[in-house]
Amino acid sequence: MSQSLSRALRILIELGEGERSLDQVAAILEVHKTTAMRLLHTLEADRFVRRDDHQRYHLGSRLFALGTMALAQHAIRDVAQPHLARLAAETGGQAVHLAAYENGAAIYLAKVESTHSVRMYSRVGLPAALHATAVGKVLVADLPPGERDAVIAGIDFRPFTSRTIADAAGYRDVLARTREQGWVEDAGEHEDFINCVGAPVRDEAGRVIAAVSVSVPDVILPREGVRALVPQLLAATEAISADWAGRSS
Amino acid sequence: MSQSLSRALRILIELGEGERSLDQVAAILEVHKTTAMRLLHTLEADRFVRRDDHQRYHLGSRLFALGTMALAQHAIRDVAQPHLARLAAETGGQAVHLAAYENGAAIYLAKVESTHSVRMYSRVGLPAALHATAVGKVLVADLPPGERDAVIAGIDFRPFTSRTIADAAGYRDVLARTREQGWVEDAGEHEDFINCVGAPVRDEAGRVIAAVSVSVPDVILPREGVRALVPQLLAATEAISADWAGRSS
DNA sequence: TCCTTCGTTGCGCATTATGCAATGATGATT
DNA sequence: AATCATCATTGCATAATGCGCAACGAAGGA
Repeated sequence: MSQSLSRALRILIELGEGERSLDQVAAILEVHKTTAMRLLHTLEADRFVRRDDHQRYHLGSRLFALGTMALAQHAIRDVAQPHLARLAAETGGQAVHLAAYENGAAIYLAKVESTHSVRMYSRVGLPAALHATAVGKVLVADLPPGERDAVIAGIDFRPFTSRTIADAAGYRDVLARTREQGWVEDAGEHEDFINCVGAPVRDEAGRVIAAVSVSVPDVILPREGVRALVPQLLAATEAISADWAGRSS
Repeated sequence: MSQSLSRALRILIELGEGERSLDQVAAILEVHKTTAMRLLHTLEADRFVRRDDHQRYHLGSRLFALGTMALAQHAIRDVAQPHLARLAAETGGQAVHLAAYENGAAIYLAKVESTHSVRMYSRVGLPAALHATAVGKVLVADLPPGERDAVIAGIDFRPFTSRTIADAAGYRDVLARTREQGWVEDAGEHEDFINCVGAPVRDEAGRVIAAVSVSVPDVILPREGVRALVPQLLAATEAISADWAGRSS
């Protein structure tokens, strides 16, 4: 659509990985140095990128401000935060995530870190795999049928573990079950030995606006134990939905 | 430099203020609807903006991720954080800021909120007034003379309060004194009844790489009381400088 | 059901971004 | 300290790309 703009956005995404020199940027974009430089200068003028003493480019400070403002604009996050913290505490310090559907992807909006020192690869702002996470399934399950088909058609059913759902047919079955029971499991489908349960947050009209999940490593609690957390998970999502409905007061 | 890119960046900055419709965006940029739409679509494709059900545009989730990554790339922030928290605690729960010079501006990199419920207008990522804040003075004071002159020439000596420094000559005097004594005051120059003291953080070569300030409302502590916090402030900045010098280990 | 409002698409024009080649600055190496 | 090498920067000609116009389509309200 807008060539120079998409190139500039690719620069920002690339700089998210780490610092780059002008030549590196030009090589990545496959354009002439001059072109890369003009884009970088424009970005720099508005503090979207920053140049250090050694002519390396970094993400600029404007992105701090926009980042926090973008988070603030997702009002559901503020409503959910206390409930997420409570859910994490009630389930014995497990990792809790909040995610929302945006533009064909499930995006993590908030995260409560596990008190156990097991690290998971997830980060606020990054997308969650739609076919291999509890929040992904919950969010896709409630999409309008037309959009749901489009999204499913676009999924790359790449296996993360031996249990990852491998095709669209199996995925549709799971989505149907998710809608019926109001929650869903992820039994080591994204990371081996990590089981999750997820459930939807709904607005006044009953539409799914976000998803919450609890993730537990096998060594802490076996799969059946994780399933036993579902009542607490549902209590949390229903509380968030209720707070959301009554938020204008 | 790059017209379409600067327009797109203006869109992002504008959306930081709140949601906008397509027509509003076009009006702000003073371009045709079509032009605004193409920019917005490009931004949306990479999740820099998000469209809600009512066709309003918001900042997108990619900015969360970039925002946190941008912060992570300012390594000084991680080094300073524990010292800032300790300084805040030692001074009785005052507001503490960390700022760095970037592209002609002083940018807040971290903030420890005051435990008193006095709110100050500052936010991580936003620029601090160079002539009316302690961190602004500290950072400009140590700039190479050439760049310093250019920056001073660009300052709009707009008064915030009756005590705000009003011209370049007075500002230069204060900068000289700042260099001599190694710290500086802001006596109600930015907000009435709020006094601050600020001091520099230096790298191995002695160059100023950041500034730390403590801000105290008059009702909590009078101006002389704030000046008495300088030893603790200097202890903190020196500790940060030392940690920074030995960080590679 | 009609009307209004707002987003979307196709198209021709020219403004704007691009690549090239030469210049200037910076830093490393001997 | 001097030379070389590397890398950023500038001017300029070309055409590709982004632009505005006008007509179409969709959605929401009266």
